[in-house]
Amino acid sequence: MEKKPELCRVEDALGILVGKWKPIILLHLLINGTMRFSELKRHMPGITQKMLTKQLRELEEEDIVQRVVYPQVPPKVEYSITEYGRSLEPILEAMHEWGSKHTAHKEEKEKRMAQKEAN
Amino acid sequence: MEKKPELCRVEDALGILVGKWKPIILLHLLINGTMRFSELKRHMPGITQKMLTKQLRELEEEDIVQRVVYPQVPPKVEYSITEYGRSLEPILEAMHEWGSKHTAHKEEKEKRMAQKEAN
DNA sequence: CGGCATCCTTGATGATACTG
DNA sequence: CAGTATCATCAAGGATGCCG
Repeated sequence: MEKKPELCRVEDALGILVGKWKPIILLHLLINGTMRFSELKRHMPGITQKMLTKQLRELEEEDIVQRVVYPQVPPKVEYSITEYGRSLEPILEAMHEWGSKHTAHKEEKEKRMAQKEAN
Repeated sequence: MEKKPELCRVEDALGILVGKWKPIILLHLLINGTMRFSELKRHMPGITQKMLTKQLRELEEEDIVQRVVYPQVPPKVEYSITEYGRSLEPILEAMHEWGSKHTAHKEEKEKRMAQKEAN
């Protein structure tokens, strides 16, 4: 661990992952490989086109995802993770694992609280 | 990697780390061990008392940090990472490392862009 | 199909002042 | 010292409609 918090680069990674839908977008692309815009949208109930577009553009800007437009009618746009983007996978995995444990941790805690209530 | 993005727990970890100051607070506590409120504040130029209090309370709520109040005048409150909170360390470290590489990656990219401009 | 433009709501953060 | 309270600001996210 870096001994000078001022030089912390955690924010940089955080900045990439933050966004209500970014992690899930990345997971979909990691699992399915290349996906079309509409396909991606179909897998994410609740997301609006605007948000999906925006988050994808931001990820593209950071070279995490690649956007390929096929000049045809109707339009076809495919998204995929870049080689560089794959370097995020270990972090996503670590966070997922930690998150799973944390969910269990919270449930135990709530159980203890409820027990306390009963007394 | 979990094959069902719907079951993704990345957000849970993300939720803990997100907050303009949380990562840096955690880094300070990880490095220095126990710290007083004012000491923490002194190490983070720019943070307001309100924000520091709020973020610390949120971290406390999740059992990531421990808050110990000494009933005396003037008040003395010490913060430290919990055993549980330490389980976040690998993630912070991974993000820091990735962030450092990403910074380099972006600089290279900008250099290429500037080169292009020149032509 | 895959967007973009607009308008709007809300939560996160900040500035400032006051207090046990 | 370590907060709380109040007010102000601002960007993220959402709803909706139009377009090549």
